[in-house]
Amino acid sequence: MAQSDTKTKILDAAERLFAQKGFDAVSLRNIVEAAKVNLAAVHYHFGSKQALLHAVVSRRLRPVNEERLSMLAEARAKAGKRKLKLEAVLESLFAPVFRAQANHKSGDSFTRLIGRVVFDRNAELQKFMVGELAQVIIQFSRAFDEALPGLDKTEMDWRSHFMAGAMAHTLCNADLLASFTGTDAGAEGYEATVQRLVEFTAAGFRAKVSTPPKKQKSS
Amino acid sequence: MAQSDTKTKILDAAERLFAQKGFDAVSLRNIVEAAKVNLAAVHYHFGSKQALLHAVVSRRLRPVNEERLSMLAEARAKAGKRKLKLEAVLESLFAPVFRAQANHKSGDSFTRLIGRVVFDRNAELQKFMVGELAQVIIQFSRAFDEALPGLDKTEMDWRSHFMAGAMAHTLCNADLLASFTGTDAGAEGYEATVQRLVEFTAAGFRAKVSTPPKKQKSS
DNA sequence: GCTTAAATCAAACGGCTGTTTTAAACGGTC
DNA sequence: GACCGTTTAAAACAGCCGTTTGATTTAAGC
Repeated sequence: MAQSDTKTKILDAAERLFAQKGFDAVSLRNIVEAAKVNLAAVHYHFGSKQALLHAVVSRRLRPVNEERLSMLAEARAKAGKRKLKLEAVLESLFAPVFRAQANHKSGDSFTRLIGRVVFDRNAELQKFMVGELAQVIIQFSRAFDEALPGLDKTEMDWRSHFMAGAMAHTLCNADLLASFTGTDAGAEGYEATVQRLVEFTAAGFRAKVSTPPKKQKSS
Repeated sequence: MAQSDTKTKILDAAERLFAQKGFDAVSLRNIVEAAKVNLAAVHYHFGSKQALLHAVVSRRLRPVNEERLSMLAEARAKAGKRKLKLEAVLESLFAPVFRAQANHKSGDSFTRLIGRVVFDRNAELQKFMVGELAQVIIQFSRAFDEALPGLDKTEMDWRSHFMAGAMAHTLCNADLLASFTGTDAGAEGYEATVQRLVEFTAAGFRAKVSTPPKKQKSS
């Protein structure tokens, strides 16, 4: 059996199962049974269960992040001397991940897994994610600052956090939402999802900032 | 040893550990060690690990939901014949949970756990949560409809979902966010958090709805 | 103080876990 | 076909898991 087959089978099965039940609730035996491979193959190819998780996440997330950065660069080129549009920044952030799901026959496992990652407190995974997301965080932070030049840093941090939650929750439940609202979860439905998310979050970012409450520490 | 002490010790330890690492990654032996009680006590008092999780969640969430409904009723009484204010509805939903955390010496375990619940795909827990949240969902759905009479049902569903994500992510990370942004996570800090969240989500709910994309299924 | 119920305890049950080990099979090259 | 590196396979290791069991202790009521 060719290497790529076994390895890919494991990654596919792990992606599906981790997305469904979470890392800790899925054993290697569950995965190899679903993948129809031998238990020792996991250690041979990936080294450990934790490393398998990283591999599962990064094989999907890296191309997504590359596309995010690429879309952002295009948005910059398009804006030229004018200010970056907030909607373009948000779309650059959201569209690649939702589009990747629509283009994968694995269905919603991918988005669900990526959405779960945002909330996962597995310390090893978070450490790993810092590396994976470093460039995205740097570039998009700049872009948000440019698109929203008047927004205070503290407000920016909070609102970015709200936005991340809205995005991740949607990633986790794209399948449920689509069926519940009778919208199309397929190739064209992701565009509607992205558009809705952009509208909601853009408005949130632009919301009027009320006066800060008392006793705020200096940052 | 008095019953309430052992039971409470288990609940406190479980709450902290489940919040930190998640249900599946925490064993009963971890919990009883942290609680300094005997392993069999879990089954004596709660019946199973799953039932313990339900108990942990509901002991905090029930009072929160009661307060939510109470605050909402007050907002209705205050509005009288006028339309319910969206901000009041949102605040009724968010403030009780953030306030409960501020009032508990358990610190952020409580909010983190409640936030995690929103994203947890543990089927038993989700079934349990349907019962716990039934009244809140009914009453707040009505309230949102009243406060946003022009918003299409599909858009309402999507935006409610984005809002839930933003709230849950904030609950999961209230500790990190507060320290990162240099804001006070204590008794007065929660009000600022709630205010920020209300501003962001209210603006999102009120965002202009663009024309729906093609090929939308009829609901 | 006695009886009964409640609560706690330690050990065990039956099963599962990630990881390791060693041998065999496979595939490519000469 | 022999050799070598890669890959797969089965078994085992050492440990952990949730749950159960039966004995003992504690608390409550009379």
